Amino acid sequence: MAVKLDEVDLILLRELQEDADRTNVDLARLVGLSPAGTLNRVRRLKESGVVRRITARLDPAKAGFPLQVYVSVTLARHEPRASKGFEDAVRAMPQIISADWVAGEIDVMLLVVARDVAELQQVLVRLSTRGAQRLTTLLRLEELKPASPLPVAPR
Amino acid sequence: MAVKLDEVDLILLRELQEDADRTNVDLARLVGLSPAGTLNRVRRLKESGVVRRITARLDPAKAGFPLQVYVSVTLARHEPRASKGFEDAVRAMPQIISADWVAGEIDVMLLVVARDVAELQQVLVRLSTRGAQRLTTLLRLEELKPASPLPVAPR
DNA sequence: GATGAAATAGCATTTGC
DNA sequence: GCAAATGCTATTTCATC
Repeated sequence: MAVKLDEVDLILLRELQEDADRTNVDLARLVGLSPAGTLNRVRRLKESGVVRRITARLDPAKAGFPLQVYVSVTLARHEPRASKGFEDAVRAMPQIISADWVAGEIDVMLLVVARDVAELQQVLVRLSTRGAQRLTTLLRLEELKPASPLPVAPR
Repeated sequence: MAVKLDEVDLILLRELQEDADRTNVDLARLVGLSPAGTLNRVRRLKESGVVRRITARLDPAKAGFPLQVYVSVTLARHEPRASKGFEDAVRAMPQIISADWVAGEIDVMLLVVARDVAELQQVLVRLSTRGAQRLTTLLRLEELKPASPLPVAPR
């Protein structure tokens, strides 16, 4: 599953995770390769899927979503059909920013954003009616450590 | 807190969250503005802090981190001094990809990556010795819904 | 098999409107 | 916000180690 990465790849990954808003020439200087070589490396990293995408990360509050909550979900039933219905509901709700199946005390962990309490409640209600048996809501108060790059450096 | 955003800003934010790996000219065509105008808009979005940064998002497993876990933490003590020590420990551990103070059943929600079980355990032990009273670990099994853009479109 | 250097086309960015 | 202009950059090609 893991892709083979040499030293230069690791530096590129580190830098691109930190700040992808740079010219290829800057990157080239950074890693000590020619622009052409750097371009090839980066293309390969994208094609191999190690780099999934380049995206803008927003400040949720400034973008109009002052409420951010972790929602942990226990499903009422675990048959594939029930799960499928729940999955569809999750994917259809734009306020759900990410969702993962997990192993542990609960079944699914969600990250939900909302413009106000009413919108949040709407999401929670819909989850309840689409297969969630128990919902636990954790209101995000403050960032302790911001979204950080994967520590791809050699150990 | 929220920044004033008009229709064009919202389109730009939507597109940049989806794929920031495009030329300014492409973006301009997309929103129907001149390249210069588009550049100004994007610059303003970055300066205002709505756009925090442009980053590469990696596939954790392909980047060498097959283990990803949510770790919920209850602190042993809640005095500022104890919290500070815990915060420092969290910020110092590169395997902790993000961390948020939350309100609810627990105090802090972490996202942790590791190359193997030993590395994960090392993180958990360190958290325990730095103020965590109770740790609950949720192993991420499978992505139900991938990291998605904030739904900034007008309602 | 990947890198570097050179060349071209296209882009980012500025200025004046 | 637009249009035009300039200086750089992305990207290709080809030679090279």
